Amino acid sequence: MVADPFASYRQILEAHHLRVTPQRLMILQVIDEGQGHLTAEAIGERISARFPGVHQGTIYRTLDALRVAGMVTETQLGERSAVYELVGGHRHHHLVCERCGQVTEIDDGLLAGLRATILEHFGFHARTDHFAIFGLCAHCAGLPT
Amino acid sequence: MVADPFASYRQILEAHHLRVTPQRLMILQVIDEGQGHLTAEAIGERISARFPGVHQGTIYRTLDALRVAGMVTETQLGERSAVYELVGGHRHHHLVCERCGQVTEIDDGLLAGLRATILEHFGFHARTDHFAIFGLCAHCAGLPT
DNA sequence: TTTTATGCAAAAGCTTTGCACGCCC
DNA sequence: GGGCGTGCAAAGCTTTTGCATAAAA
Repeated sequence: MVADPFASYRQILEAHHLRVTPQRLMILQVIDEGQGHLTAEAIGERISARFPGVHQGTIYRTLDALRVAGMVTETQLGERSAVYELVGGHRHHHLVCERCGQVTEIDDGLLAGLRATILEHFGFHARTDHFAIFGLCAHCAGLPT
Repeated sequence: MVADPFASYRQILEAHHLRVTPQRLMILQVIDEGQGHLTAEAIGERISARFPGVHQGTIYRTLDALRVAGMVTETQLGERSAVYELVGGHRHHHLVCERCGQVTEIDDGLLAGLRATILEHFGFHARTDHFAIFGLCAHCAGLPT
């Protein structure tokens, strides 16, 4: 979550040479609030709720522009649709339960060791911003198959 | 890769109480050959090349049936479309370069530590079958942004 | 004024689904 | 023979794209 609520979005856009529009400010705010858990569609819904008239196509184009500019990251959590997160926010990752869909955040520190290992063995720079790990949550793991 | 090329697929199907059809045998064979790197569409293409007439809808339905039966796993590698892999094959994971798309296999052993940590901290059973890690490969990491 | 973003709508791409026929058991 | 699987086609859903208009710089 960015500290200053609204002026900062403007600054972020300007810093990346993107035009400041009400739609973009709104989208950035919703992404920020979403903490990396919202899909493009969900972002659109939240925006419509408070500022009707923003077209979903605009959401997609804006998300793409923000991603290309390096302002947001895109992570595939489910089968369909990715979630978006502001770069510079609290760095965390997701444990996604494949049975009940529950999403748990885990701290980035837990993955530091793995990243180092992968870099050492393969020269591969694992993305540090947002990671999705699939499996079964504690509750579902105890249920019968 | 399953040792015995064709009879084993039949056995696998029967073991899961699924009917043995030419389409399913073909699909299993292609998944097996694909080593966990093929999408539903790619599987369809490979099958069409050697056995025209198999409908893509059948591919999707079969993949779903195999997945539900626990015979194959589904992993999201890119933004769109998942890849499929025979359960019981060589256990490995993928490093996916977000710039050039290169996919590198890594051995499951490297992830054992992380799995243990996650289980310990969250009681979350990270999927052991197929993991996708995004980032930049050695080559692309050296290129300018 | 010039450039870029938006709204609108159509199209595209992938996946799912209903139905009738045919094959597997 | 009974039930499941397949082909076919249509529908569904998410995402992309072309174009004219509107807004930002």
